Amino acid sequence: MPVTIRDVARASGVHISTVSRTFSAPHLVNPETRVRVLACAEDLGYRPNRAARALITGRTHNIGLIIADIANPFFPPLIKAAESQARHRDYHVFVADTNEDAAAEEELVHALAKQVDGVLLCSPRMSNSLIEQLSREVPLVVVNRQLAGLPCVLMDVGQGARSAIEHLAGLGHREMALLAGPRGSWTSRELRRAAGAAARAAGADLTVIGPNPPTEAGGLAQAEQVRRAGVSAVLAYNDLMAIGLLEGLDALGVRVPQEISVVGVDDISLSRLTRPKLTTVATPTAAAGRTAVDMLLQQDTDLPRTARGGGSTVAVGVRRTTAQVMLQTELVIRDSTGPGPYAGRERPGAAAAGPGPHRRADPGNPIVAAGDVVAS
Amino acid sequence: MPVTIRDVARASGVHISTVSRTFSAPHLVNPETRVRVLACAEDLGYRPNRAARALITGRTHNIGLIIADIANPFFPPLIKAAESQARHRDYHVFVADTNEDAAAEEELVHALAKQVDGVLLCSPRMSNSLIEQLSREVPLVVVNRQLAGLPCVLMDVGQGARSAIEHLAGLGHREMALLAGPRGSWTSRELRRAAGAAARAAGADLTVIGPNPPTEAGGLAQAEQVRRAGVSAVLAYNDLMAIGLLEGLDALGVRVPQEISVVGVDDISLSRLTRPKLTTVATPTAAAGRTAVDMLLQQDTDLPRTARGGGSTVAVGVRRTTAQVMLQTELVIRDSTGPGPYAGRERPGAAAAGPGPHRRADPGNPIVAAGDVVAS
DNA sequence: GATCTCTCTGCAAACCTTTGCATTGAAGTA
DNA sequence: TACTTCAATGCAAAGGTTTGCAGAGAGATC
Repeated sequence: MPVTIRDVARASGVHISTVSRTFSAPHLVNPETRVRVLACAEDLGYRPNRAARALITGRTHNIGLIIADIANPFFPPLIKAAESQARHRDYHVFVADTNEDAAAEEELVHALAKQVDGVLLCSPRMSNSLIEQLSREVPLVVVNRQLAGLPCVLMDVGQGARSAIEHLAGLGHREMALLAGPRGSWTSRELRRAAGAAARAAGADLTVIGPNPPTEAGGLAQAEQVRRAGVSAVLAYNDLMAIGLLEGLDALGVRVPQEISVVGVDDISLSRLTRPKLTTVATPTAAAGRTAVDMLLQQDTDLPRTARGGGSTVAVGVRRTTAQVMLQTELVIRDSTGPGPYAGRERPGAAAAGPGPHRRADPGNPIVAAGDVVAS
Repeated sequence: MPVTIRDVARASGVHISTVSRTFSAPHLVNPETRVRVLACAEDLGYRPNRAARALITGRTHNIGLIIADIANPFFPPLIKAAESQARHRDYHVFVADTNEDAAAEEELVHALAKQVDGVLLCSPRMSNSLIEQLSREVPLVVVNRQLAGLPCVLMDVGQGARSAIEHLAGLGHREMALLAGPRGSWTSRELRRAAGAAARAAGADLTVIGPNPPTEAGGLAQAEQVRRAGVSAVLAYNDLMAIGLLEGLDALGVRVPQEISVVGVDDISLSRLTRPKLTTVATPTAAAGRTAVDMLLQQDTDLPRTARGGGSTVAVGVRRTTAQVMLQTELVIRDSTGPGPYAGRERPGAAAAGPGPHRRADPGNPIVAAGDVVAS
């Protein structure tokens, strides 16, 4: 029933190798033959069997996309962009969800390693050393985590946090809180580091609350804690938590932004839909997905995984590209931030007015922070 | 470099066929041998090459998941549930996004057909006849569309629409509008049919506005139209459109629910986060994902796609299961619906009080509407 | 002790494609 | 005409696994 290369060969009166070349090396076959073969293939509805092809070429033309939580609205735009980009380059994408579980991540990489040409690890929760170890098993590109020696796509949340803190300080806030994200999150650490430094520079205090699950429930659960902390502004690990916090504060009768200002991170689509609309640090998730796929495929074409005659050829001079790409973030000011208790008064230390919101760079136009080629 | 079955065979001193059986038919191999082989495999980090396995068995252990729009929050829970269910059964999931485009759907099914054991078509936009045609190429399970002769997973939006209309009528609304979904959507037609009938039964008028893109923008764009329609209640194709409508009405200064009541469909997570919180018809998306995968895999194990000796064996008695599963929906009443202009007055026709909100059946406990086995 | 049964293992073909090498035949050159 | 060159095609091996069949023992039965 399934039509194979042999059927096409028979129909068009040539050898199967000619049919094969018609698809994979068209310049090697006579134009007349080529059109005849293509016509027959079209007629019969022939599609090359990718499993057979993979078996001999060593490339599956599949990539794996490992996601902490598909239901977290941060990820769908990334998945969508990655899938689209991959498809343009004739790759298909396995999507797998780990439920924020480090062990599941590891198992998934193992399970996928043999049947994909590379894996995109998005916001991994496992340890750096484990990631490095796994990267020896299958080409890896990491999103939202910085690892020396591995290709990474990062969003400049540090800059985002700085902008957010400066925005809040400029509004007259001195007592701030950071609603931290999950343990093991690079973004959360980065946020904490940058926000802490920015707060210090602005003469403000920053209380860290967490770690917390990066969900609406995680934010909701800390509303009471936030109120008790006596702060007038909160920067949340992500929009989901910020929105949960908004809900929680609303339930406690705390008005936003009159009593407490709230800033999120990500700019997921619903952050425009809450009341008040959420001020947030927009992260270029779609661009990250596209870029990560590009880097993975680039890496993939670099190392010729030649299976043919594998026994004798020693893997010498295999090169790994370890470019790290940092994508710009942008503070989007909406209605969840307002004047703080020190509004109008002179701020101790730091410049008078913080810089305005950051303009995002051309979308999809990444800024390469570091790029080098290392022989391994 | 990649460790194959041959390496394991050598290490454990048995033939490769014994190693193979250790994994795919353990009962055929001596327990002692088995543990030794497993130990060696573990040691070497052996994972069977699924491409090679697929080549001979004819099963890839992959399934395709074709989604109209990953970024539409309706889908991620479905994707997540489907992926999880598939993985439990040792299947991996290709996810592909069609951007609501019928042509993309067709091309995607073709591209995937040869490298998956089956395809889940979620909320397809293409024609019934095309779906039927494609179903001869690869086992298909369709979600959110009813097709005779094909396995379908449906959500009872008809019942949902009825509940919603009765709820609105019970609140004293007589002039209602339906914000229709995209052309080609079975759900939209079904909604229209059921809502129309329910409105008639309740002595209310129903104006249909649309078709519209099933997005927030689609709802937003029709706010003016809705106001001009002079209705006091609107049922939207989905929550996203309802939320867009909420925004649009807010911008026009129309108060919800005081002036216009709004009901959505889906109960996506953000419908609890809008102000006012959205009244909506909850659809069991996760259960749908799980069920669809189960049906696909069931179908898959039914038809033995034996490749061995393919030339001579004629495909006789191939059976196709065409069970159709209908999942219950539930009206969730929140704050976007309120008393209408005829509140308190006696309603013409129909029973006095509509039934209360529907309780959802046990989650994941589908009600089989029709199940039969057809020889083809 | 011969025969039968049964469990376990090995052998080898098959799945579909790619690709290095060999072959063919025509065109170009001396 | 005899030779080289080159484009186009065919040949066959290889890739990693599964599986029908057959063979080798061991144990049971008479």
